Amino acid sequence: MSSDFIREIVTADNASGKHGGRVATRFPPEPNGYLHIGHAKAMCLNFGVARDFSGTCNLRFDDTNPVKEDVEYVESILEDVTWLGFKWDHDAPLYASDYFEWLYERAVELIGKGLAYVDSLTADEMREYRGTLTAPGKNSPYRDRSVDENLDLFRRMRAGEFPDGAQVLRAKIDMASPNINMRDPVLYRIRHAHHHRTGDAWCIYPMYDYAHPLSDALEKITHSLCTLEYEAHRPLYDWLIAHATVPASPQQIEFARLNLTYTVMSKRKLLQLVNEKHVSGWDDPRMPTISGLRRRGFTPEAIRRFCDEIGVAKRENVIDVGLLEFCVREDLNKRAPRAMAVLRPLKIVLENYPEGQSEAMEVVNHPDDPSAGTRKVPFSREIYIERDDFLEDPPKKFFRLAPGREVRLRNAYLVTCREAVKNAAGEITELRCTYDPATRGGDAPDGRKVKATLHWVSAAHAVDAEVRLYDRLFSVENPGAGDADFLAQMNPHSLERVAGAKVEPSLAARPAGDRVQFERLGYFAVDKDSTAARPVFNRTVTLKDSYQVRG
RNA sequence: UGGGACGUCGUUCAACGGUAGGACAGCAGACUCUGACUCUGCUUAUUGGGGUUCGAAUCCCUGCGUCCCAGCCA
Repeated sequence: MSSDFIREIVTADNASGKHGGRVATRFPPEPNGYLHIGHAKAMCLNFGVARDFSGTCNLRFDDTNPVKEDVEYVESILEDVTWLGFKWDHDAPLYASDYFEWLYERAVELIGKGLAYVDSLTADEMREYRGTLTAPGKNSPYRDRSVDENLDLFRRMRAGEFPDGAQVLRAKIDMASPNINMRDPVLYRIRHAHHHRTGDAWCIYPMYDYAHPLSDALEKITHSLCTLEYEAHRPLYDWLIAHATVPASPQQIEFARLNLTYTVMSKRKLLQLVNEKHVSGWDDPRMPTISGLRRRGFTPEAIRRFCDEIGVAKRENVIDVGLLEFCVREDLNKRAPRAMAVLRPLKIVLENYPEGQSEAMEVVNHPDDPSAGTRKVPFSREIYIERDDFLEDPPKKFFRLAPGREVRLRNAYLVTCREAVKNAAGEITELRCTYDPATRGGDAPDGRKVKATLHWVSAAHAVDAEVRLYDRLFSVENPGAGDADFLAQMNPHSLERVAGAKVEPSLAARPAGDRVQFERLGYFAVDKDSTAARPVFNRTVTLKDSYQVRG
């Protein structure tokens, strides 16, 4: 079992009997956007801790801000959590909005205890009264309203007697606190807005700082794991747990969120990319969203493995996106069947191969997994190879095809290049080659070695396909750093559509989401835009390539 | 300049007073019908300065650096 400082705390708490040996966590997304790889880290932690300690983990939507939330997001989150392989406790997911009535009663309780009051300051005035980081705030003139008056005002807030922003409910703590979050934080605000679950039942909505600790307590969460930016909110979290009547005392523990090189992770920026159409949607394969990674061809296992590798700590971190790529490669190498596809075709004519003849080569589907079986791949007189695999005037370390040179066509024959045919513009249009009939299957009976093995597709049998090559969405390591405009730092080459790819027949009519390795090129996944007549493949990730001379 | 947190190979996680270790990346080699995979080897780190101790990444003091907080967002 992987360990980290949080699991150490849980272990210690279990040893001391702090929560009666019980472990309960929760994953609390706000349905205001799609989940991304950073959420995957949080899920692996929360569901993982629950699993490791035989505890429970709730999925709870933190749906306390109706103006930003939507059922579309709820549905996508449910799908992503499930796809990643996590199962929440309770049959149905939980919603903070289901607790609105109870939360309201807790607010009434706090008012009754003289610990909360209705403030009539405007937002601007409140900001002034709050003071600054270095100067204390001052009390609102409404701070000392009587309990009865506060109760009446709060009831009328709920009843809809005031417009948005006219009143707020505030905790009465300390306007001089060095922690700004403790300077009478807002607990409830008025929003005459339609909520995606409660409809128009409410026009006051609890703030995160109020709803979160109380919801945790209601669900008897033992360890409330959240990211570092909530550290300064913990005193308020504890204050609410201490002063409201709640059935449990959860403990908030903060860890560092995930950052990835060459990507943005903030929901605000991801939303902007989608809204302004810089990407095709939340599930654009270049997005760090779970749905984007899924469409790109990532597996849940690869993502979970990645989360294991990066660990959990309190120090701010920026993970090399190369580690994510390593994790998919490693997983896909084991499970993806192999096939041949030519992205940029260059025709070869085998002069000594009989015209009109073809044969079916028996090819293994996975070199390391015999159970994957074999398939027949058609071979004929005219075939396509990759344009990159031929050079008329090859440099020193170029092992592939060149005039007069012999290479192997994978699983087929050894062929020798006799001539490069050019058009009037001097461009190579096709290669004239000969094959050695004695090398069927790719083995030379005389034991001679060739340095290169090329992938190929029979021209007559090839299926036309579109292949989408993805690269990092941003061209700088830390987009938006400093005063930089992250949009200006987008990589103009993050998507390259290859329209004229030729793929072997077995690659036609594969279901969307199917993953395959195109030999020597990389891992690809069938896109949802794919049709039987015209398959579309997304490149998940390239194969590692130690040939560096290409430039 | 108030408060809170964090500083260990290029990146990241570990070492919990007793040999600074792993992963990724990088480099070199072996193998190979994928320049993939696999295998072998190598390079590189404790934020500075004091102190405590037989012994400090770890404890104490003091600098320095980075991040978070002044939403009726989460």
